[in-house]
Amino acid sequence: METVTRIAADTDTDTGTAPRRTPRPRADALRNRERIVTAAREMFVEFGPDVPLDEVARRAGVGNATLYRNFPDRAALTHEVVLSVTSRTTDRADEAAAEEGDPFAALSRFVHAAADERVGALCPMLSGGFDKDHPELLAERRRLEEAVEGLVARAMSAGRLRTDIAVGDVLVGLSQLTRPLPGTACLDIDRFTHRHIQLFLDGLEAPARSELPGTAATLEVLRRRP
Amino acid sequence: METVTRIAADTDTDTGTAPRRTPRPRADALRNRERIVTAAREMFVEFGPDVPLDEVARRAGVGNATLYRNFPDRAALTHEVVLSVTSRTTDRADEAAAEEGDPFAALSRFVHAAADERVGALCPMLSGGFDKDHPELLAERRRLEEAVEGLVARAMSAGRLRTDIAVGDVLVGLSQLTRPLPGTACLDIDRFTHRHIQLFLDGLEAPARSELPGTAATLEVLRRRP
Amino acid sequence: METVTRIAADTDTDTGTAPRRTPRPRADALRNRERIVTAAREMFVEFGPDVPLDEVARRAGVGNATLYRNFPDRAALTHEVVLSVTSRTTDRADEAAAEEGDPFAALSRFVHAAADERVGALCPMLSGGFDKDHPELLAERRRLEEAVEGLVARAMSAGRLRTDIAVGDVLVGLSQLTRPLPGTACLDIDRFTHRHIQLFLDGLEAPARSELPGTAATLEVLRRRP
Amino acid sequence: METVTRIAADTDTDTGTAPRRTPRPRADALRNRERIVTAAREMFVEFGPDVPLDEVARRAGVGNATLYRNFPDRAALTHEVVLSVTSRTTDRADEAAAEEGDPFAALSRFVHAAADERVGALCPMLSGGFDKDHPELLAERRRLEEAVEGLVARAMSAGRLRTDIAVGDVLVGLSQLTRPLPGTACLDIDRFTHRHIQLFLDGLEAPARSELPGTAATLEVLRRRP
DNA sequence: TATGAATGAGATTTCATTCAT
DNA sequence: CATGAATGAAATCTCATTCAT
Repeated sequence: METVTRIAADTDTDTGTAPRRTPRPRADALRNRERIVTAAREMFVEFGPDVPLDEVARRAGVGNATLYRNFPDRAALTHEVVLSVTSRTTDRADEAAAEEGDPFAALSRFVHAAADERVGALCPMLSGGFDKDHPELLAERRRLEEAVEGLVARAMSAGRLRTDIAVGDVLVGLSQLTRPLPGTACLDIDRFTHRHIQLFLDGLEAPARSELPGTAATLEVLRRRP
Repeated sequence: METVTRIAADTDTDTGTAPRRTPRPRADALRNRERIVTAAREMFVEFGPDVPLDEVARRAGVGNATLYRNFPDRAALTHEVVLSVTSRTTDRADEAAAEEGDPFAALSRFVHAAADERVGALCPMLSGGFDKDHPELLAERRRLEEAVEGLVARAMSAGRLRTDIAVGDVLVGLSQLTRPLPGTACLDIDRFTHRHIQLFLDGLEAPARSELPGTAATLEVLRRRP
Repeated sequence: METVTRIAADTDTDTGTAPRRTPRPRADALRNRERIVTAAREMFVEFGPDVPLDEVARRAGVGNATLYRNFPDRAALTHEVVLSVTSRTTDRADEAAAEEGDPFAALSRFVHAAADERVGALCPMLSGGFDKDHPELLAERRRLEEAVEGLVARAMSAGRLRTDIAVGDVLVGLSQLTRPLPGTACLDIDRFTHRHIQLFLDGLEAPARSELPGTAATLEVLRRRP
Repeated sequence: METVTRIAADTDTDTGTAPRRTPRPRADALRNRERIVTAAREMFVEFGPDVPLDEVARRAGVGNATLYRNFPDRAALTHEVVLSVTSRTTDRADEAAAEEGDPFAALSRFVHAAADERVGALCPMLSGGFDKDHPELLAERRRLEEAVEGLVARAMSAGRLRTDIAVGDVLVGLSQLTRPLPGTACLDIDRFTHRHIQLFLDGLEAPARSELPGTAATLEVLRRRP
């Protein structure tokens, strides 16, 4: 269920033909690709989606042409980053479902973990310049929605969540609230982010919560975050 | 209590000769200035803070140089837009305080009205490229904070708001949740915005709200929105 | 023999028609024209011939449109400045001729006075963008050349000037050596200007140094240049 | 002793892995850089220091962005041109010192050669828009001053130069007299340039004209200036 | 294949000149 | 007639993308 790195059509089935002394160089290429995506994810968060690709390449420690070899244009890189973040976020949802007993605690844990994965950074990327309906992306998004669906359904059927809440509400609210501000100002905001998504979460909680059970569970979850 | 248009340095210090009552021709100029700010506000919302200024000028119906005459650089224009939105938002807060009897309804009305004023559009502009600590801006921000402070305090002392809520929580949460996505995608999101801020608002409500009184009031408020 | 301010076609012969209560406003117009030319002369010297005309208008204390009413384009203003400087320089030559007894002293006085009139500022203006052969200008230049011709001839026939010197040598050398550097750096240079033109002048002086040893060597050098 | 092309920060500090002997591909880049500097030098001479950089790029036969890659702004290009001209002028001084026997001939040769190198083109560039005190530039200027110092000292101790002459007099006079006029007019002037610097040089020559009658008169004149 | 360099298209900003009051 | 404002054309500089080594 972990994130899998995809390399287009690189099935490595050429071992049967020529002796090819060097099967190794692929390692470097793969590593480069990873580093580019990582750098892009970080810099999209830090500087927004318009960050110069040359800068991304520089941070990744590769030449710009290497970036373009791997991702023919900005759309392709954005696509990969969105895919990557979506995938990692799904992983967090699965972890939360698997490891938290309390249904609301599971949801809370997921939400805070997703914030740490910078789901919010996806928002501005969704705005333009790449194909939001690419099949690969749709599939990954579906995976995420299903995972969150599970968390929501469980919390709801345990009577812990308002019944008028949809998965989309959680995901969109979460994304918006964790959207980083480009530039250094983001740090000030960052200190409040987890507090705000918790407030949002509180709004999702089922009423007659005079005891506020979710909040206690959530605080516990927050305490365990890295 | 309404927004006041500021013209830089209109000191009229004629050194004692003729009275020179009217630097009259400004009628057009003022109108142009207004139109530029309006166009900028709209386009910052629609396309983000990096929208080409030439496009802003085009939408305002003036030549690009007219824009630059009024606002020497992007920072100056951004400054004015932030000032304008802040001011208008404060006006909404004052209206809500004056015209709504129920304290929570007043807060709700403000929050939804602020969303309509596109407070969220301020977020990405706050990230960089202009002086966030300009005195004029600080003053206006203070005015807004005071107005919202009033709304929050009233709702809180009526026992309608959780007591651990600060003005900043409202403003930041509100801003983030209403932050527009550049590009056409924003429209899809927009349909949910008021729903999401209502959810957030619900999270701020005082517990033992088994009857959910605020929600009823809010729905009423929402119904009356234009 | 003093500089006369010229206003095109402003013969003021309209006193015979309508009663026209106000024959006065012309005074202001004339004054404005003078102030523009003065400001332009100063700023051409200080910032070079590309100084923004709006700045010239500002220094003159008039609106830019007033400048353009008097001088339809930069060429027209340049023309007037060149005319003005030429005229004033001629005045200096006439004064020197009239008031100095010693022929070489007269020439010297003229040269240094011309430097103070900023003849050098004319050089870059001569380079382009206006009609160097305008009859009005030709006439004024002729006046200057004649005046300097007189100074040179007198010094030469008194045996005080090398006989291979032409008026052009004096004027061009003088102009080049006094050409100001735009920007503040000119001040450093300025301190040396009079020294340098004096050195140049010394080169023009008739020898008692009949042997001129360096010149022979130099001619040989020049002959070998590519 | 010849001009050395400088490449910024080519420190080659490979951190110990493979030897990476050849950052080879620079052959073209270097050539481009040279061509840009050459084009800039020529066009600064021909059109003045405000010539559009796009035009410089065009003359160099490269895209404008290539120019900006090599020289981030006009100041950087100006810096390089000043450096280059200074360096080449120093080379001319060294050559003259080495190859001319007669001290005054050496100085003369240098002066005329410097004119051919267009030292005068440096003048308007020195006025603004770049750091005149950059260490690299100071060093190169020092080299030039030392070289000319040598020529002057030699001529002086051979009794061929007035003893009140400083290196600065030579360099400034030379620069001013050879300063080109932007625009086509420069050609007319150009024909006289060598003649004029020769006249200037003559002024520097030691008298056998011990009496210097004009100078006394001139000093009197200067004393009376306002 | 990976790289640094090159490129053209576009964004920002300035300025000479014209217009409306 | 004088003015401030408006304008488009041009200059500076940036960046996504392509090329050559």
